[in-house]
Amino acid sequence: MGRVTGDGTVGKALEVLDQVAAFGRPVRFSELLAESAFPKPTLYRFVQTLTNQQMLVFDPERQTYSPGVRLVRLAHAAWEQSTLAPIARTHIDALSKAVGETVHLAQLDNAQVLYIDKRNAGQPVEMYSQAGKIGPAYCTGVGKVMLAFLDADIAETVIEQQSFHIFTPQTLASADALRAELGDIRQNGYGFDREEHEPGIICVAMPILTEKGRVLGALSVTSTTGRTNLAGLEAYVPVLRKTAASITRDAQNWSFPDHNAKETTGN
Amino acid sequence: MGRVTGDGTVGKALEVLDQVAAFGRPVRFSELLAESAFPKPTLYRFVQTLTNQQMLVFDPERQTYSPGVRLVRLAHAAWEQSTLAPIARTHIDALSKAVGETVHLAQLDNAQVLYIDKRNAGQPVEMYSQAGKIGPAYCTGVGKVMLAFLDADIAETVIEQQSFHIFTPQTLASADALRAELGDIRQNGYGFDREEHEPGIICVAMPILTEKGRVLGALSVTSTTGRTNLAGLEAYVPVLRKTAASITRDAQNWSFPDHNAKETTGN
DNA sequence: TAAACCAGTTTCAATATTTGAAACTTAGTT
DNA sequence: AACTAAGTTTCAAATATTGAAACTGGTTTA
Repeated sequence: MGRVTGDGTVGKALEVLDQVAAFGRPVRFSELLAESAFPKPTLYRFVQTLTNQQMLVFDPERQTYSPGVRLVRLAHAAWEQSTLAPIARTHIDALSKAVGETVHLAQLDNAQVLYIDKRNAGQPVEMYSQAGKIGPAYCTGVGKVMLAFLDADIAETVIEQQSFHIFTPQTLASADALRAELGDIRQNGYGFDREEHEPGIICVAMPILTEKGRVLGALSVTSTTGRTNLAGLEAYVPVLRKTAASITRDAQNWSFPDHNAKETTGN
Repeated sequence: MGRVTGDGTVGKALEVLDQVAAFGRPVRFSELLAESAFPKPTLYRFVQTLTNQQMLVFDPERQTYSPGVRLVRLAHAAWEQSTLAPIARTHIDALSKAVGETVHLAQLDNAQVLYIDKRNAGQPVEMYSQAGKIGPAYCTGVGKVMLAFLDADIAETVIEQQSFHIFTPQTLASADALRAELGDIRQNGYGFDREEHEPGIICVAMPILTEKGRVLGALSVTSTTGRTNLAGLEAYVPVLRKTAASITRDAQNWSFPDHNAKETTGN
């Protein structure tokens, strides 16, 4: 089964934390135990420790564990210090106002798309509720434009990690189909989501690169097939390009951790 | 002092994580070491482990550590599963639309206010708050209304943990002044922030309670002394009350972890 | 009513991990 | 070339983790 945690006790505890988070709902000890590689008392102590540390919360009534509020506090620091979001903020506000459609800001994280900010269509809803959500890279606009501008060898590693689950008839179903699409995106400088992830949902996406061409993240404007079409979205390309350029400029003296580094794959 | 970590290696590692987050900026190993209780190699290994685990990110150019993106992923699960935010969401949207001012949703977390959601006014007041951000309980509207409806013994514990730092001439400067204010709030059922935290910033706040009277969180409508005054904000009390009641109703069958529990103080 | 069952909890000796003083390696000064 | 500071590695001693087994308390089954 492979999955070796490493990093001693701390790594194992964090693995348990991930497991709880992955459930997506309050979870009983026995449910964790059923799918855990750890023996009962070991898992039990990890869960206790994490609860003590407020990384988990225990509901005594239902006897369930959920991810704890300490994570929300910590994540705020992470969001503010090591994502593009705080720098992109004002530019996204302006973009949102200009296009009147839902705007997303995303980064690449472990071969997946991590949404780090969002502006809803209609009234300006600013928060980080959707921020933190993850999505597939191979069938979202932001995911594809980021892959397209990654260094070839890193891109290849990421492509190999995609699931190619078919969400809609339009979903790209293979690595080869994706590679072809990425070539097109590199030529255009931007990309689309043609209902590849959710039926009726389409978007235009623009990569955010450093001056040297390193991928920092991506922007997108999302709409529905009921309201517009790809040609309609393409009209936003100039303002998207301008927004991405502004973010690049603001980001230039602000050195960033590289989230797409070459991951020590060995053991 | 007193601050005993406990919880073995995992607790110690999380203490280091907190330390990095508390810096509020990318931090060098030597800076951490300077204020750490751990010996050099021990701290070194913790930082390495946390970086491996993506709880920290290392910037090789500047040789600094920051909280890592894994926290953003995990926090999304925490926010969605163990805060009031997902339940309050639609009600806050409606409130925001109705009042046209900045709206906050907060919970109490370790004697501090934790903001868990926010809606900006049409003309955003640039101020100190965001989901995941923490603030003082004794000088914010949401903080005071939550304290006011806590069980007396728990409230007292929380009051004793307040710093009573003076932010403005209006800041309540002592536990006694706060206790008097909490009495008023209990009688009215709601409270104000009278420029106690930031000059020019005022708000009305309403607690969110369960049917049995347990404090779940608080709501507030914030504005500036330039745009309105306390009497003007008081006009929002009925809609705030209605919103809080709706959230209470939706929360009733959705059992919540108690964030204000009596904290096993003894080891 | 007893017996079986299950989820959660505790025990304790064997074992693996963590610990930190000291030494070493870089890279940057003087 | 000698000095300094930041970061990294070593290794035996000290300590914490581990998990089979046994225990508790509650619920279901016979």
